[in-house]
Amino acid sequence: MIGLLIVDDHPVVRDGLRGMFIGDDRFEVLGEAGDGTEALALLPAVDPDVVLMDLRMPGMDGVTAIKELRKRGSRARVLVLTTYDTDADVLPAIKAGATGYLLKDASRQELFRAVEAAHRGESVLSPAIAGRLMGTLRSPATKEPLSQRELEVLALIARGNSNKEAASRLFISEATVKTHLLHAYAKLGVRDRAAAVAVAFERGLL
Amino acid sequence: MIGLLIVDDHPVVRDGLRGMFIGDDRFEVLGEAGDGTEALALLPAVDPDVVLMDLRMPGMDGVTAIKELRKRGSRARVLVLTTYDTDADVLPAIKAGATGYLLKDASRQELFRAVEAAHRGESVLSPAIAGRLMGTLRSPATKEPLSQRELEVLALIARGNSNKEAASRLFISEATVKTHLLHAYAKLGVRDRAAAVAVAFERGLL
DNA sequence: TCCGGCATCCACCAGTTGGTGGATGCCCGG
DNA sequence: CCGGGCATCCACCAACTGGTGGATGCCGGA
Repeated sequence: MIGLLIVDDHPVVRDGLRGMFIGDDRFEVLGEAGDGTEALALLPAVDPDVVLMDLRMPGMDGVTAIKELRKRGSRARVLVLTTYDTDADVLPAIKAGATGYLLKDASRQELFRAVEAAHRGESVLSPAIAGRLMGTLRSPATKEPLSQRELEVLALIARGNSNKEAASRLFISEATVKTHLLHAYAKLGVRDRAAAVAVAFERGLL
Repeated sequence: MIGLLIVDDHPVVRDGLRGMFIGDDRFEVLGEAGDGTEALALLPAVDPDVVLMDLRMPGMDGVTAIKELRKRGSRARVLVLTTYDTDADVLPAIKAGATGYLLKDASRQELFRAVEAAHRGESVLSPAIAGRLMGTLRSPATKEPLSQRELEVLALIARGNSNKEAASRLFISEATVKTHLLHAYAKLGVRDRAAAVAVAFERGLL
């Protein structure tokens, strides 16, 4: 019997997941949370084997929650279950310590298999993500991943923010924004913001 | 008793929705579909009062399905239930004939109220969408297509060319490049090249 | 003929960007 | 402890960008 904690900001999704596992005696849903903070608060009480974790949630997001879980030395495995498959979403989650990464289009059977595999400590990736990661690994070393901060800055620039505006939004100086950008340009092999945005889109970073 | 048809490509979400309505005798889930085509095929057999429709689905998307429903003169009301609240998603759905538009973060009670209102033929909008529509009506969206030349210039900019370099490549003056760019910015509703590139990618122009 | 859309072009100027060459501090792993 | 990576920050400056307010010419349709 695998104990689960479901973390997702959408009530519909939480209900759907609970409903999926309820009729199967291999699994027991021990609790639910709407964001990372709630999940972490529930953790000691419910002590799940596997946490099904969404990434983009208001309040504490999934990556931060995974990091905190790891920091607390929790025994729970984290299976990310999300809509998003961009590198900007996948890599931070995997780096943070997720055991698996599934997209929400997974069938019930796929989901069950993934939970069991995650419980055994096996890595689980949806085929789409696996393909993407394999492509990334095959690519030349020029394809350094952008740091979290670099991605954040780039995302703001893509939304039309000037360096100054991005700085204001991130509560840092314009000089810092520029530094992150220049690092991103170097990693992406471009010379300016427009080209950086283009390459980021082509690589699924944005 | 309101008969429902649930249309969503995510099994989790379909299960979640079915689970939400199952315990309430005001509603009956008559069927489920993974995309527009399936939904339309089910329609005559199940004859729902309200269709809960996702928008972004592989195969036939929600907007197309709504249009087809209206074309067939179906009596069913369509309540859009989706994650996306951008104008690009909301407006086409409403224009296509959706009676309501809800986001997936709606609570169970909100959802039930919305279904009942939609059944009565009342328009339903989540507060976030209502606010956004009000804003849009105050400043109409500009979705003009870019001219061939504007696209050419934008493509070069996306490759990292400065205005000067793009001008050289196209055998025109830098002033002309700038004029095309400024026109493109206006049409895309952005203020700079980075944002223009982003929007162009999002619209499949690049 | 007139008008609108498109392409082309100019000048001026304030603001922004990218490059350069620094710097500090924190965290983590060897 | 040391080194690397990341985040943060500074100053200076040449080049570039975006905004503004013009302009001409061509083509097609009313």
